[in-house]
Amino acid sequence: MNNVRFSTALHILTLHYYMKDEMLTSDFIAGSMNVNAAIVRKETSNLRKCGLVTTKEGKGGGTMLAKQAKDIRLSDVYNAVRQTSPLGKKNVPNPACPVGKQINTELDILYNKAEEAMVSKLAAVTLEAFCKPII
Amino acid sequence: MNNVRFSTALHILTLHYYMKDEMLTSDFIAGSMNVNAAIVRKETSNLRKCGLVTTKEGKGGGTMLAKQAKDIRLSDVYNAVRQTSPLGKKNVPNPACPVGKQINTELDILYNKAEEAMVSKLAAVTLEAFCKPII
DNA sequence: TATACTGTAATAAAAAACATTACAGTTAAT
DNA sequence: ATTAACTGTAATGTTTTTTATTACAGTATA
Repeated sequence: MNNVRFSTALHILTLHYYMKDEMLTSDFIAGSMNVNAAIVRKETSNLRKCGLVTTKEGKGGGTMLAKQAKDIRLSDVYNAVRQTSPLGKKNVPNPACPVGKQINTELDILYNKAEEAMVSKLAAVTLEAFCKPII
Repeated sequence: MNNVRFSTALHILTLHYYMKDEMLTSDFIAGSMNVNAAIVRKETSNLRKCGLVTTKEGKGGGTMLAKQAKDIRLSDVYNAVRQTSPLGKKNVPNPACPVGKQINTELDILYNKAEEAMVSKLAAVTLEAFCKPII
């Protein structure tokens, strides 16, 4: 997860909060963020699949928040972009090693607990609460 | 942090717990883990700088735990290998955008809180407790 | 002084992330 | 109907990050 997706998604959503109820195009968002419009479209497309925004194709189209900012939690954003554990990847151990054989099972459990702790912290913050100090 | 370093470091420490009080060479550890010995030496070297292991150069040398397994917390391991935030990188925003200008400050605060939540979960687990189900 | 180690730099290879281009499909306005 | 302005997404290229490998200087032991 050492990428910019969480930050990108949150930036997109924050812009929407700021531009209340306006339909935003990928070009507009991309300009604000200094990235290519195709990247924005990829992420809004993903956020739509996750129920956080609605999109409209064709002329006059764009993206809007699908719910009120107070009903979007940062854990929703995290889950929308999450790909790998925040603790990183596991090794592929030597199957002849007795320790290696079992360590990944324990790592799975540990990773889940640790991630859960982080996610519940994110769940305590709504998009609205996150945006307040910005606006 | 989408790498294998946390897993690697923990694997090394677990092997040491398993091989109680024996001095382990990088070749031995590397064999158990299916990785190159130079990678193990890089990580043990780092773990030494962080006070988790002691190393000995020259013939008959190798690595040992620097403290008892009950006194090593997984948060120590995390801090030893941590490089970037578990929520990923931030964007480089367009300085002309009022939202972009402030969002990274808020992200810093958020990232710190979220990471802290994860780290305190890791702090609750000692190397000994982690290893118990393995051994 | 030979042997068996660590430490680390340099480099190469592989994987992941990011950026760009292109264009099909959709909608609205004229 | 045609044009213009959008999204969606695939294909491709580039850059960055991560991992692996090689090599060898330095150190300790016998």
